[in-house]
Amino acid sequence: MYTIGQFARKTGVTTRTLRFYDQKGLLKPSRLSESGRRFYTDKDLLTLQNILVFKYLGYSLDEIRDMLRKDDGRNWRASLKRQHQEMLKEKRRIEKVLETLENALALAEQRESIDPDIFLSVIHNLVKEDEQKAYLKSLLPEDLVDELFETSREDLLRGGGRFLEMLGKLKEACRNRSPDEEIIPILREMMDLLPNGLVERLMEQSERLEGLKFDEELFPLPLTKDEERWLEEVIERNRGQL
Amino acid sequence: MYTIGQFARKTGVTTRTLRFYDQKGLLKPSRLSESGRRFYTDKDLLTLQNILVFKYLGYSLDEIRDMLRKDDGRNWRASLKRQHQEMLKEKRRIEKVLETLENALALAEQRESIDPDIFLSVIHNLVKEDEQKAYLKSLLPEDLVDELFETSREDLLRGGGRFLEMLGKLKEACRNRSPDEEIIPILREMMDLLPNGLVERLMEQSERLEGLKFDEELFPLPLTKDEERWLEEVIERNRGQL
DNA sequence: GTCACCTTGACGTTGCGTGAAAGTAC
DNA sequence: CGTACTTTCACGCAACGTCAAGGTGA
Repeated sequence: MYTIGQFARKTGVTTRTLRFYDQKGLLKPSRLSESGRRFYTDKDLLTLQNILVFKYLGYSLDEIRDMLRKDDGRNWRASLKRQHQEMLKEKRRIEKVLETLENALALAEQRESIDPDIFLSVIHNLVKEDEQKAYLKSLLPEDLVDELFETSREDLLRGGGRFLEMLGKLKEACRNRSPDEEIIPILREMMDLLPNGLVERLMEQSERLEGLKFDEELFPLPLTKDEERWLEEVIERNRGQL
Repeated sequence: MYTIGQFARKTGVTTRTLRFYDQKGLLKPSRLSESGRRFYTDKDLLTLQNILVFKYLGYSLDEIRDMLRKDDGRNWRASLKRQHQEMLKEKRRIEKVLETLENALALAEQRESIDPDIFLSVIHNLVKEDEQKAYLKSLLPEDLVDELFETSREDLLRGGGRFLEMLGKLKEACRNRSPDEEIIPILREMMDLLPNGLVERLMEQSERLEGLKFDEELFPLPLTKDEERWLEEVIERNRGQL
């Protein structure tokens, strides 16, 4: 027979939690004094440990109440399987986040200071990578898409994000509406950073490229709509030189 | 220029969320009409996407507000590293839970129906396994402890939990205060399940075993204190036959 | 009577969902 | 003038933490 305080110290949970479990119907104390004080027994200790085990496994208190009540252990198998699936999904989600964080860190390590807009745009692209790939592969040859992404990943991890740097300059230039002769070298350098043949292979697919819609949700660029239109005109004017 | 509804449809978040972000100071709409209506621009779209990226990476809204405000991207490295550590911890936690769930499932698959108390006791032991190992190794030879745990794991995964079954019978017998001649065969079978030599090696350590305290928090048995004491007496009385 | 412990009640947390009641724009 | 959209309350969720004000027991 323990008072709520003794029981709490014994089990490592707080008295608040015990009262909360009482109120929720998860763990009613074995005895109540006539003045309303709660008294717990060793039986309650087992029940509490069961609750804590299920909590550890990721169940909600409502689910735990149901499992301890009507299910006497025979129907747990299905529930455990569901829970296992849930945790697997959660694990995969976390692994994706970790991968993204690692790419972002690799980028941040290599450059002293980086334009936040560019940086976030990159992370966004990392997050949406799978979707982007799927979309692009619906229009372009699969190996070309893979090569594109691999190149960009390479630039991030080992190229110090040179491509990004140029993107930053391009953004600056667009914001200032710089003259064509400043824009063109930047564009040239960006194209030079792409491996030999990739640009050509992209050009071969030019009519398919027309069909591409660069949805800004899927492909967020750090340029505003206006800047984008302006840049397109610049490219159009200087198509021969690129 | 978008109304809140248009902006919500465009970005996939709800109007409630946008108002909430406004209130929290995360994303103030670029313009407010004199009647108080919110109007968002493409600049807000970028901000919102940044918010969503940070949310994806596991940051709280308060953290995001701070990062977007005072940090202009230069001090993100440290924060990203912390976040990476956090997510790694979370991943490891989930992996432990998954491991536990898989063991529990392996057990549940092999047996038709299982005593919930025993079952939960097993899971509890799986959860506390690392702590138990550390404690036991402070008193017993390391390889002996490892072998013990491996044996128990083996019994769970491939032995169909025979050891557990006997534990269930033992519990029944203890509850009924069965005569010694019913208890002894159960104990014998349990010892037979342990691989050759293990029992002997345990016995060699008998004086150290005396020092062991089977804290019920660390080693939850499905027996009550009374039953435990009673069982100890039975064992004492029949020490010769075991 | 003191003092430690107990009781209930109620609000705070996080990130919104889900109304309700009332105002506004096309 | 309708009606689709907007506004500001304001309560609800999970799982408790954290007071506050008062009751109980050795």
